[in-house]
Amino acid sequence: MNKATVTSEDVARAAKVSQSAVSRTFTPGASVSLETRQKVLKAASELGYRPNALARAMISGRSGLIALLVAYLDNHWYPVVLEKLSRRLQNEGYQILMFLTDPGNQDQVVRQILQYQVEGIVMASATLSSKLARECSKTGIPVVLFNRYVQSSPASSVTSDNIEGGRILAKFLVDGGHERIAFISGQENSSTNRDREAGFYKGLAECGVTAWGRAVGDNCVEGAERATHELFSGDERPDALFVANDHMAFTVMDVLKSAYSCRIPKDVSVVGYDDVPEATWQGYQLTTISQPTDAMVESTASILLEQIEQKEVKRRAAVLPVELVIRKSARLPKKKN
Amino acid sequence: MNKATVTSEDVARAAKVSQSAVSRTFTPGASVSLETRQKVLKAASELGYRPNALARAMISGRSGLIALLVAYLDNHWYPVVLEKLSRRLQNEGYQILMFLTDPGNQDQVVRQILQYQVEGIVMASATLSSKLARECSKTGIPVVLFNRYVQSSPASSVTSDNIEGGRILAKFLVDGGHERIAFISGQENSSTNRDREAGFYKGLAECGVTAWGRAVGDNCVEGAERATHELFSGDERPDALFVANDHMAFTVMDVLKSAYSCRIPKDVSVVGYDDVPEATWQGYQLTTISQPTDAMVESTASILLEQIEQKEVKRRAAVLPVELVIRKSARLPKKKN
DNA sequence: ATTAGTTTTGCATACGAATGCAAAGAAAAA
DNA sequence: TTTTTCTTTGCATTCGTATGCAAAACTAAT
Repeated sequence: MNKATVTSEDVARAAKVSQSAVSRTFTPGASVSLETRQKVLKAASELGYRPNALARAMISGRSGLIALLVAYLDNHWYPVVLEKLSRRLQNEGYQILMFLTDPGNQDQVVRQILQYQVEGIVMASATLSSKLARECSKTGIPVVLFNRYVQSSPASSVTSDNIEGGRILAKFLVDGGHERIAFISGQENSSTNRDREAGFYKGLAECGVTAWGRAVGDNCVEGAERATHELFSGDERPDALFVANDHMAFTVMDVLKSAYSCRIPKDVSVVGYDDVPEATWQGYQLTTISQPTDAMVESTASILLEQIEQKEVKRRAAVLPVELVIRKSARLPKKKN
Repeated sequence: MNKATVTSEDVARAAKVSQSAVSRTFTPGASVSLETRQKVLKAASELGYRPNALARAMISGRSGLIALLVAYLDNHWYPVVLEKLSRRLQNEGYQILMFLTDPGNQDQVVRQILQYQVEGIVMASATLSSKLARECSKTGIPVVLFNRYVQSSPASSVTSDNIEGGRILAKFLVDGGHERIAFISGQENSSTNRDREAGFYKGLAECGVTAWGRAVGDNCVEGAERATHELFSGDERPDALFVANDHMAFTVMDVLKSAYSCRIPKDVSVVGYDDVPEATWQGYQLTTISQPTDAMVESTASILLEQIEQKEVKRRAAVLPVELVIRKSARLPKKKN
């Protein structure tokens, strides 16, 4: 039958010292004699004392909280990111306040978050309105956009080089001798998707080729199915597809096989983007662009932490290099390089 | 150039009312006249006031925080759960404090969590030592174990009927005419795995059959590969496999196809457990047991919320019914039922 | 033994909002 | 108009911890 909550004063009383002494015992680097410290620790453990992080946050002005916003987890790259990022920040002594946002309510959610005095915000697969981003930067709370960016926003961002990734894939497909190359987009308004597409067209153009077609997959299973049908229902069909992310690419491949009896890569080549774990699966063996997940996470964490420590929020934008991972879902280039 | 943080007193001053009035304006159901409320709201929005949730939590004793512990996210059922559960709790007005635990540090992590005065704890794919569970229940913080349970612990739990699921699969395989039925386990010390295996053997026994073999997959890709080789390296091979979860089943199927040229289900039947999204993929079409994810999430949320509101923590254990989902990875029973 | 120097300690206050209580104000009843 | 009842309001206190400051205790030096 413990009292609901044991406070530092309870411990102080038990250890026959002042409340300050207790506080000092639990504050690294504070001035306490060995003797008092031991009395305090003994009493604390006997009573089951646990410092109240909220009270500490109030007085010290440091909550130790970092907000992590995610919009959806069905693209399996995000759980991977989530896991790595959380671990990284936890190791640094921060706690993660996680939010799943809907496309509509992000600003509202961020307002709620701010009430919790978070020291920083990471937005992955979610975008902050630039108005609210400004609101944050005014408050001095650093915001890092993960895998997306907003030109007009004061928020920092970490992305992979989506333009270059798109370009690499374009060259790869052209070199593979494909003649009718199509693109299936994700969410059209996301910076990531725009860049991948832009880089792709740029790459095609550099080879003197133009895209054969384009459809919108909208990052979901239904959208990807629809987009595939759209591109394959006519008389002429594409012989290569760049799908804006692996998540949709798997669905696309399934549709190609089951509804159009296509052999991959014999009849159609398919390439994706992200290099999620499933890309290695036997049934798919997806040629794709690998994002430097670890580096992106590391960069996000260090930008955020730096800005938190230094109390100075200046925008930084990290763009990390990508890499082509060749598996078996696309025809290989014939000619030697 | 805003002051770092706007307090209720700043608003009070601007609106020419007392701090109490401001507080009351933001407290649903408190006594404020329309006139004051409007003055306050006006001043608040002009100053960009946001109530400090930490201060509120301190005085009201309600942090609005719920801790969610997860050990890993590579089994894709967990991201799904994570997403649903978070959304559900957010809708109820709670914020999610997320932790990724390592097998070793769970107790330590929970201690940290408790410092943040969370009102409840959900443990998914992570287990609390019964000592610490008792510590929580003493503090009056409800704990719900998701998809696992610990007999000796005062924590509530929500699971699906793993025993019955195992039994159903056993019968299904026996009815399918299989004669050498083997099991690949997940983490052997998890309650979920134990129950699935126990139910499976029970089901076999009821049909007068004994398991042909058994190997440990340990919930990871490497483990699953190893286990498969273990069972298939001999002269005689199993003709049916129950893999303790879908996540490993995919890997197992890949190994069977590539290393042993097995046709599924012609040469070997494979069944899994969880019904993750990938189970529908063309390359796998996995016959599996579907866990009632929505119901489990709902049950978890309602148990937790009830205990939080009622301040009374009595152990509850919900076991929800499962369902066989027949796809194409296993031979179908011949005879009519 | 006295003084100067250093470390340890406790007091008191602060952080920002919520709330019991009593005073003030408004509305209703007399 | 006076009394009664109900609603609003502000004062003062509270939550649990951290910290500046001055007093106290101890150490070192003379």
